[in-house]
Amino acid sequence: MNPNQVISLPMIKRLPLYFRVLEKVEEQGALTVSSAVIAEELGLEPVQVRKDLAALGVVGQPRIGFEVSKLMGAIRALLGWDNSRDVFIIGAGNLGAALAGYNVFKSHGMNIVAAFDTDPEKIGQEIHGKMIFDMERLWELVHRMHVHIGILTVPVDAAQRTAELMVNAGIRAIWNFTPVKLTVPENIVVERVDLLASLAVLTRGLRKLLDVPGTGEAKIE
Amino acid sequence: MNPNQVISLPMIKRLPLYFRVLEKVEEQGALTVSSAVIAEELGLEPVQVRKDLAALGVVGQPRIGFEVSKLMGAIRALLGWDNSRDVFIIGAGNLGAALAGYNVFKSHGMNIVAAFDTDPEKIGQEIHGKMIFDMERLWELVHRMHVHIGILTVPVDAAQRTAELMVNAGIRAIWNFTPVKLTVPENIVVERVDLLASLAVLTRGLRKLLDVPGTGEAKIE
DNA sequence: TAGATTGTTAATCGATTAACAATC
DNA sequence: TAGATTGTTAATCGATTAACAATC
Repeated sequence: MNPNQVISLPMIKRLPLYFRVLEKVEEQGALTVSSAVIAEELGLEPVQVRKDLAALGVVGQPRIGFEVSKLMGAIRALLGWDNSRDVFIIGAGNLGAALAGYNVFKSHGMNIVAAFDTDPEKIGQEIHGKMIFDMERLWELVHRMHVHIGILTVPVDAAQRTAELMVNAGIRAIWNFTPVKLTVPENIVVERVDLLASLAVLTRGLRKLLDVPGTGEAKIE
Repeated sequence: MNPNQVISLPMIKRLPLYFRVLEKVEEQGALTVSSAVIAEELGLEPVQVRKDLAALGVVGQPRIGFEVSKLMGAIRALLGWDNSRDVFIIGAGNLGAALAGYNVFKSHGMNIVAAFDTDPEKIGQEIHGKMIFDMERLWELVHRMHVHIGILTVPVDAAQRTAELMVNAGIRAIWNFTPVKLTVPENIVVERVDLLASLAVLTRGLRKLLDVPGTGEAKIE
């Protein structure tokens, strides 16, 4: 990996997309791939792909391209997909249960091992084979199992309060699925999945489409 | 609304955050709010907030600030939260079921009215009070109910194929929860919730935190 | 060698931020 | 009036894209 190259956030977000393309290319039996092919597949510019791959530390060969396996290995390493991390789900409601059963995460470095809730009805039950524990036991289990990541899927009103419990229990990274901007200490990482922002973009796109038909302004993902 | 001002995508994504702050401010009984207060709450620069609010078409008063109700009305109008749209869920699995039961959407312009699936076991059942129909009936019900938006929550392998079915059925906007970059005609809007990208950002942040402790590089959301 | 593709430097573009004038 | 806050123009910043040299 080239340590001089800065790895930007937009780039980090593109890496999973590259990886998917590489899987596809690999399935088709190719050993190498050019930046043009990856770019085409994702609607990006080949230069951007080359820059990103350079930042990954993978060098290509003129006239040949990049080694698929090298690229996949580099992405896996950078995103930590090569060594799985144990994760807790905090809030065993609909969304929490859905994420507990979402097998895509497993192959992407995230191993959901248990869930927590305050509802006595839920405590002791299982969701998708994962035990639901009492929130009271979060500190104990965070320490016993050395878990650093928590997925926050509690109702809006409980979000900030629960985040604080997580921090106190020793959780260092919160994947926040609530529509709340959490206030946390400086040394805690929070990444929010902003469904309302995404919905806003969708609605905006649709409105443009319906208001001004035929202008072709629609975003092709 | 100021039609000369361009409304950028980053701005669209900030609007739901502003709205949340405004709700909070309103609860506290304030009739006006300054850009500084909103910015502080969200960790933004006051200038940016003022620019965004200007683009919304709301004018403030020096020394006083902006009228909370006006701001909320303008955001609601711009994001289409004032008139609810009927929406279908395509794929009644875990995630689909979770989203069907997620009541936050209802107050944000999105009214989930039914789900579709191909699994005979599921067809005819209900999830959170929403009927699950046979995918075969999608065309019929899209037309009968004038639905434009579909939430795609099928398994990865079925994603592209199902998206095509949706387009053929008359769906114009796809909220894509699968990790697949869909290929769709030009006049179809696709907005993807990229969980793997978000996960990548989280993992990256955590790794920085654990590798270089005490540098305080953690992102404060 | 010729030509395709990489890799890098410079230009562009868009969004954010700084500076400051306008206003109540 | 003085001072706080808005609104706007210019500067900065970062990411993307263009141009082109390097390389196999």
